[in-house]
Amino acid sequence: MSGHSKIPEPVVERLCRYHRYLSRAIRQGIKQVPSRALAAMTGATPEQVRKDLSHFGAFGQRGVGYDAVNLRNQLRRLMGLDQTRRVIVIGVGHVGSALAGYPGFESRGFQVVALYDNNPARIGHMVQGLKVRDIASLAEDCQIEPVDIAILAVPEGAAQDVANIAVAAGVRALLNFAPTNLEVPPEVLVRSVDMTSELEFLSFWLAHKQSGAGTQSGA
Amino acid sequence: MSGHSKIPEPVVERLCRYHRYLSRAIRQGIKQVPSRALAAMTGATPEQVRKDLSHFGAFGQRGVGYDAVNLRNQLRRLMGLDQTRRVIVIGVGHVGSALAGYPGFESRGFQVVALYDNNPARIGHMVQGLKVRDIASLAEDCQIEPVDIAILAVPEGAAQDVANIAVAAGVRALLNFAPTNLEVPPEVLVRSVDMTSELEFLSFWLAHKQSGAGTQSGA
DNA sequence: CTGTGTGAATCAATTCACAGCT
DNA sequence: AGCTGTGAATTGATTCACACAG
Repeated sequence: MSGHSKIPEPVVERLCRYHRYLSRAIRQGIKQVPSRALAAMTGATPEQVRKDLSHFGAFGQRGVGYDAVNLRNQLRRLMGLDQTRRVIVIGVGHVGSALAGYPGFESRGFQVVALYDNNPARIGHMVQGLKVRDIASLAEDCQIEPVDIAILAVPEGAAQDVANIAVAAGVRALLNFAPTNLEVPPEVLVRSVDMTSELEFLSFWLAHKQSGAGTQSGA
Repeated sequence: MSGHSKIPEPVVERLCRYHRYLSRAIRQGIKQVPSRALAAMTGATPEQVRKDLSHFGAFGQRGVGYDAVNLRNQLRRLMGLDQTRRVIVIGVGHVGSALAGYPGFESRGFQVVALYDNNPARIGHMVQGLKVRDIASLAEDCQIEPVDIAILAVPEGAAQDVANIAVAAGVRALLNFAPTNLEVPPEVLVRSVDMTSELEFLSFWLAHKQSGAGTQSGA
């Protein structure tokens, strides 16, 4: 019931998936969704779906299931997806450029509002319709219009420095694509996407032929 | 000691990080590494480091710590990083192109040997020094030289079809960048990197100001 | 005295089982 | 009948505590 604190991390990760697959089901015209269907679509179990949702309230109708549109709206509100997030990308190499133009962002309320780099050869150029700005101007830019999330797509060695700059500028959520363990103050949240570690995980599994159900998660 | 099966997933994820930070320490000339140092570098606890390693054997010297080079070599062997992995990238849009040229791959034994797409406008073009091939030729290409890992960088709606093609061609490990839950036979392992879910996770946290230690993992 | 290796205890998450509503 | 919501039981992972080695 309607508690809001201390939600376990795996639960939040699954909520993201419920929300996405609900949206898809709604587009397909589905009106009622039982936990079994939601579970099958997201790789969870029906009990998990129900318990996850029960952290926030009782959204279903016994004997029937969940109203797809209503549940989607509840999830959208719960996850803060009803408000647009101002996102910046720091580091405009291959990965950063690709992220800046990633179509799944804008369509889900994550608005890429600025790109930053420290390389003079890149500053001032247009990438994905945005002008690359000097990382040195981040702090003052944020004073004018604050940034919700910074995506770090910089080389391994620069990641900690860049994180410090972003945190000093007031950004409280970072998505880090460098294979670096960032040190940040406790009021800042970091999520990391480490492509190399993912390949290494697969390598371990290939080396051990560990048959185990495939792990699928958001980063 | 020296068991090889049923290693918990979080352990493998941490092993990747131990290996990486050991390599870095070795480059800096460090010879002996206590579990405390390894833990501080990777965001784990010293007990975790020791227990994780104890799944595979006793590599340390009591009262001293671990020999950096020896432990790195042991980890490299355990994770199968001593053998080169043949990797392909399917989907050569912005994300796929960036991944094909990601410098962290080649340098760690992940050799990108081919790129595939289904878009005739892209097939035959050079991307990151490789010619883009027709996805339809994947199966026969794999018969000549098998592929260890396929990276899927295709749109959401195509991901399952492409996964099926890769699996049919004999690929047993997939790294999926589409926000889709792939259905694969049990002998195939899927890891997913979902950038949208990561942003949504951050959005949840911003909406709830859930103070909780930052989560950093290889997506 | 420092630091590893490891069983025991704690903490967290998943799964079970079932009461209650439609 | 079918399905949700939820305490209870179970499984799994982390942390503790300490014997042992240099």
